[in-house]
Amino acid sequence: MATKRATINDVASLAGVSIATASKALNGRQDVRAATRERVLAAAAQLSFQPNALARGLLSGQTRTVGLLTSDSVGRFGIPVLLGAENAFGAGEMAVLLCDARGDAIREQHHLRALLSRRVDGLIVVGESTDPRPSVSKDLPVPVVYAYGPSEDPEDVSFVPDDVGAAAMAVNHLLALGRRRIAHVTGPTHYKAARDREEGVRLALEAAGLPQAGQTLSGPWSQRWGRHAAEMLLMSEPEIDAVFCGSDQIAAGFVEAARERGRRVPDDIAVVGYDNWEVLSTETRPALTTVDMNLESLGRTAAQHLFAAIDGKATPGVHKMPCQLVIRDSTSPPGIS
Amino acid sequence: MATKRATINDVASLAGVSIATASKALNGRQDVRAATRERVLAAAAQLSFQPNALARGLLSGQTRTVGLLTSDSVGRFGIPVLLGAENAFGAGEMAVLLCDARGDAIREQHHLRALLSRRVDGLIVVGESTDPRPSVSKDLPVPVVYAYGPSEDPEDVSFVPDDVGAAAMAVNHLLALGRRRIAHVTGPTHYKAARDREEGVRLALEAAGLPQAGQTLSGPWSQRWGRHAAEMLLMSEPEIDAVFCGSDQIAAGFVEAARERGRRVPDDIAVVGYDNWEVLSTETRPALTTVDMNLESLGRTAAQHLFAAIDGKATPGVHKMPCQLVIRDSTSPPGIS
DNA sequence: CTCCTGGACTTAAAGGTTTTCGGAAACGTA
DNA sequence: TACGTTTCCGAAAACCTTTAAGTCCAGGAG
Repeated sequence: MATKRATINDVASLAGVSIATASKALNGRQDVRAATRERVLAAAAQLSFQPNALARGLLSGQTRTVGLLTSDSVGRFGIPVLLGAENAFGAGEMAVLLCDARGDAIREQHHLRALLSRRVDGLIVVGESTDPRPSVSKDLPVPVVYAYGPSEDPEDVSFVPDDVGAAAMAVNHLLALGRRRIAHVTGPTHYKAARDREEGVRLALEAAGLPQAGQTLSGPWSQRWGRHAAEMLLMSEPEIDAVFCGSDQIAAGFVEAARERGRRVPDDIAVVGYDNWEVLSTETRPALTTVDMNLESLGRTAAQHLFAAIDGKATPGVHKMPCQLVIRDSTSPPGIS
Repeated sequence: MATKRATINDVASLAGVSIATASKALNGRQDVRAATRERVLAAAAQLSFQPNALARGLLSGQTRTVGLLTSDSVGRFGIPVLLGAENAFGAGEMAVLLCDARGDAIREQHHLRALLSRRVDGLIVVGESTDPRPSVSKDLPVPVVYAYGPSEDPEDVSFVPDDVGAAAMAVNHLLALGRRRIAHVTGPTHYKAARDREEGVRLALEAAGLPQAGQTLSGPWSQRWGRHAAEMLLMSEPEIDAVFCGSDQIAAGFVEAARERGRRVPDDIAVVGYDNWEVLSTETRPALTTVDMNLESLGRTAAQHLFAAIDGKATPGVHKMPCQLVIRDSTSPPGIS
């Protein structure tokens, strides 16, 4: 804890110039003699002067601060987006004001007001699922970008992972390995993510002219459900040779149960997970081939588009960001692993 | 995107009073007639007036904002602390400015300057491990509280989990179950966390007058190492009846390998993990008894003490926060599970 | 000598809010 | 009427910085 903070006034006095000159010297403007500039900079350094961002913002109307409003307290999906955004901002001179509404609309409104009162230049809203959520952008004096969970309003700017495309990519990968009896185990159907991934599976199999092995099985996103689904599936569709799972947790459970029932992964059954949650995907045996939603990149992109929107170049619509298949041992061709 | 923001001037004009009166009415001060106050509030509501926090902060010298400086990009430990802090702040009217230095001292300095320039009222520094880290507090005009990773300077305020006590608690739990041949598998010894937990094990066993089963085994914090350690340990110390693991990942690996070698958990070997990382601890079979460091509570406490420090009531020193043993099936008494 | 140019610097205003102090009106009392 | 008190409201300063406009001076051209 040091003494009172120095203002530009102190710097100017110490350097023996007016505050206007001091300001110009500090901001690298031209009409200051080199010697004077030196004196000012030396004075500023000596007082360890930091310009007051409040005063600056008050004058310019720009705070170089954005609000990040998340509903996802547990943070599985919000955190990577947050980090991506923070990185995109941190590279410049932006700062992130973080608010967690914990899924409560009232609290969200409250945080929204607080952020506006702090005169943020823009807002990123991170959803807790890919289901569309009510827009907050109506009559807001700053631009808003939605990440992970899109806005219901198509005029807003949203960035979401391309779940349909990713699921199709996963199935195509299995098809390319020669698998023909592909099953699908996923999360609760009230999640748009689950429905989208099912749609992707359907499209890929249709394009290949193949039927799906059994019905899509829906349950919780958990490992426990993965085990349970494996038992059901190996009973009802014993001839399956591949499974696409809606999460790495489900996939990990599936692999475990399959192995206990004497099915080898990947030789007998190839398994693809979703999320690339590394604690699971790299530590299961075999390590999981899985879909990485590139959430950090999605967050970064959202931040960049927020910049653009702040500059008046908004890009309305729901933008689907490509996912990536991370290939590991659970889909190695037979005989390799 | 709406029109220009209303200022208190607009509110005053619309209500037909001066800005001074408007300010008093809005802030609930006494010397305003009830009817006048009504008019002002109605005008503010009509214009959806939000007081400009910049102007207010400029005047009062308080921004009601704190900086949260983390080095832990991956966020395993930082995130819960962050959430706890955010919750403690969010309850009031504080906001959190988030900065991630990604372990880079230069970047940290940069962020520090940016935060000070924004006139934060205080700072929370979240370490990436429990190893003491260089202080940033020297000659800072705002109070700083360290969470998870303490400052090297004992004059600073730090909150860390009580690893020694937690490890002793875990071992005592095993002793209470009647286990007498207790082994310890942990992470790399260059982590203070690993050394502290070893110390806790030693203290608890000494107090019970028992030797440790084998040497403490050090390796990565990973599941793979847990499996490897299990194989080594079951070979060299086949008579062990309990293991305390330095992480849930290690414990999960240990359980898996032990089961494959025909040892039943918990009947033959009781296992205790560390971190209570739920995706692992509740999904392994059996579910893991594990130490929960209460990081969210730690973050909340740090935030509360930051408030106190802002009010001039700092509490210097390294404060060890109690951990909690979450008891699950991996330490059930024989015959129960 | 005057006028003009350009460089180096200063003055003052602006941004939005809070707060202190003074003023005015209303009312009661001598 | 004169005066004191209370109640309500307004003027202005303060917070810190940036910037437009203005001042001053030296030096060159006419």
